[in-house]
Amino acid sequence: MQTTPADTAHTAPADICSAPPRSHPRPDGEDRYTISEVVAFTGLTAHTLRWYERIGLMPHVDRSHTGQRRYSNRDLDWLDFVTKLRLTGMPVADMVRYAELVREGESTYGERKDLLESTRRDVLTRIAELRDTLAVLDTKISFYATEGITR
Amino acid sequence: MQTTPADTAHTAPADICSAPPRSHPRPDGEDRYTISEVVAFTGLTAHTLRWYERIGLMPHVDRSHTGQRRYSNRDLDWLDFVTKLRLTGMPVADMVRYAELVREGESTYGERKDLLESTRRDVLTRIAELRDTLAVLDTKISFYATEGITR
DNA sequence: TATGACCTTGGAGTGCACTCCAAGCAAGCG
DNA sequence: CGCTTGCTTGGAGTGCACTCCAAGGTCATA
Repeated sequence: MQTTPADTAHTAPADICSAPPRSHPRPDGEDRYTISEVVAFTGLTAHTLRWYERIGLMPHVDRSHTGQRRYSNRDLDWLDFVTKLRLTGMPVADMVRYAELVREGESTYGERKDLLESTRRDVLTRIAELRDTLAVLDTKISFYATEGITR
Repeated sequence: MQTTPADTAHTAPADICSAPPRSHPRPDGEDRYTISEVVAFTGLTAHTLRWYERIGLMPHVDRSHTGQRRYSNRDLDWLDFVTKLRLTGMPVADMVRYAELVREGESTYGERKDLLESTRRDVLTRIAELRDTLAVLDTKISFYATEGITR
């Protein structure tokens, strides 16, 4: 689960690395959120959260003494990141691969970097495609605007 | 199959509107492409081309006397546009709706414009999201880069 | 004219990413 | 204690966008 003892005032978990400037709903120590709280925070459904866990996309969510899920601030950060990756169009299988690398520890830094750089290139390509499409849309919209007026 | 400059003058068709500056494989008059030619031009599969037609996403593809499809330059333009819409993430159902509006004629200019403007907003949103993700990726990549070196 | 590559159809199958279900246990409140 | 709402599970179902299949007809070339 945890790859580094690095209990460094929490703010720099090597698992998650370079934590986002996101503020958490509750401070560390009281971060034992139920699944429905996480649903409210992330916008994901409970189904999806359980499914993410089942397919290995979550780094081992803690449980209450009766077996109910208790999510941490770190889990929330991870879900934020996963959500970002999701909207790049990255397949879930690739995100699972990344999660595996995280579980394997620091020795996979290189491979993780490669994966992220490849994703970065994809994002750049996608942005370029979207820009291109935007130009086409603008042309057509202005056509409809002028024709709609002149007729 | 060379991309001949082609006399793009070819009367701006109201169906397609604001023709793209694309050059066609063959000039108008000789534009009766088989499905496999269109596969080569567009990168779509023959299956997908037939499926597009079945669901009403194509504006009536011409047929040879024996019933085989013969695509025109105009069909190619339409497919180009559809492909652009596709990569904005627009659902096929919405593209079919647009195709229906085109079939209904000039009276639907307003609605077509609305649809395209809504798509335009979606594209802008998506670009913003991707930029956001890019920032996260860059932070992580540079983390891996420096940590990968210093350890 | 024969051969083989290409084209036709309706309908069934695939892969992805969820999404839902049933049956049962858990938690908080009056 | 009973009630309601919430959480658990494995497995089945859904919706989208293709993707493929079988069985047969067509076309170009030798």
